[in-house]
Amino acid sequence: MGRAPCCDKTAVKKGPWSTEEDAVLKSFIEKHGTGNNWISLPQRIGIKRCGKSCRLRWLNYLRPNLKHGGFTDEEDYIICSLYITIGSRWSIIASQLPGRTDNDIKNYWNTRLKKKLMSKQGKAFHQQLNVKFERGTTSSSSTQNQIQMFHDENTKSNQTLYNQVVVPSIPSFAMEEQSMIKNPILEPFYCEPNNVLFDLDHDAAASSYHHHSSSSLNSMSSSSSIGTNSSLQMSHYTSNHNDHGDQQDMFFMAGFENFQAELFDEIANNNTGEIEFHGTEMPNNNYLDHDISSFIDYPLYDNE
DNA sequence: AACCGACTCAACCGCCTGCCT
DNA sequence: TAGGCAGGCGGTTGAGTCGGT
Repeated sequence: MGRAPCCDKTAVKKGPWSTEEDAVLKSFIEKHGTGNNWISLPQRIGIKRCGKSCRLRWLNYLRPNLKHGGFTDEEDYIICSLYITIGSRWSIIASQLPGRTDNDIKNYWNTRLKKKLMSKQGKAFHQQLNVKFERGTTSSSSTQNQIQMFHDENTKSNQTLYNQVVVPSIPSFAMEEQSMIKNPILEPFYCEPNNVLFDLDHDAAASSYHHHSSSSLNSMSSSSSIGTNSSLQMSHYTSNHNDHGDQQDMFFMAGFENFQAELFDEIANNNTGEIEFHGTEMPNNNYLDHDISSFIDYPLYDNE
């Protein structure tokens, strides 16, 4: 038995809003406010719409000072950083971008930004961002050394794709969220085409404790194309817990979201230290370019 | 010109949360 | 404390548009 609907679905209009409806809603709210009751609002102003629909129309389209389209590099950076930090919590992300709605950001992420980051062009994009934003401002010197070593290794081996590393640079406004979910900082200290090893650490400002264990991710791509809808890929995850020696296998749809969730789980369960990725199963030659990079191709630092 | 697939984004759906009684 | 309700939210849908053939 489902939940009772918020309104009589048969008696309300659906679909795109007309300019007349917009005008009525906008004019009323500007004069009287919402009265803290969206459900009764349509009746009060005489339009056949669901209260929730009115709320959405106001918040996403009619309210003042909204910006549509034309996201700047700074906004891109904030969205990316926060997405990496807190995941798809669009309302929180939107709260950091004045004039943007959660819906706009969600659409922008799903249709453009995600692809931008996952494409080869994302590399240039990363570089652009790093010109604008100070590199690795919260990185420790040891991290920088690791990054340098990492860079040197990859320069030698000509694996330029893997020159992209994750830098622990997260906007300060996300600190509360970070501490709540114990956001990890990823410090890659070893990388080769089919093996990326991260050091997990907490944000130093939030916590200083470490955990000790390791796990491995064996990712098996079910798709060979990145840049369409293939951010979701069937992957095989194997977790080897050093402390107990037990092993866990599971399959999941892996995009970065899953990767992130797994990391958080690792930390929440006191399993930190190292996380290792192995590209051990390669259905085709595109595998490495795509699947591994889909994990490490996120923020936002390029040593070149 | 017609067709078709990809893309965009406004809008909807349904679940979750928190407030009120 | 429990139940009902409205608000808030993220995921998803589908109509409209665009670009390629």
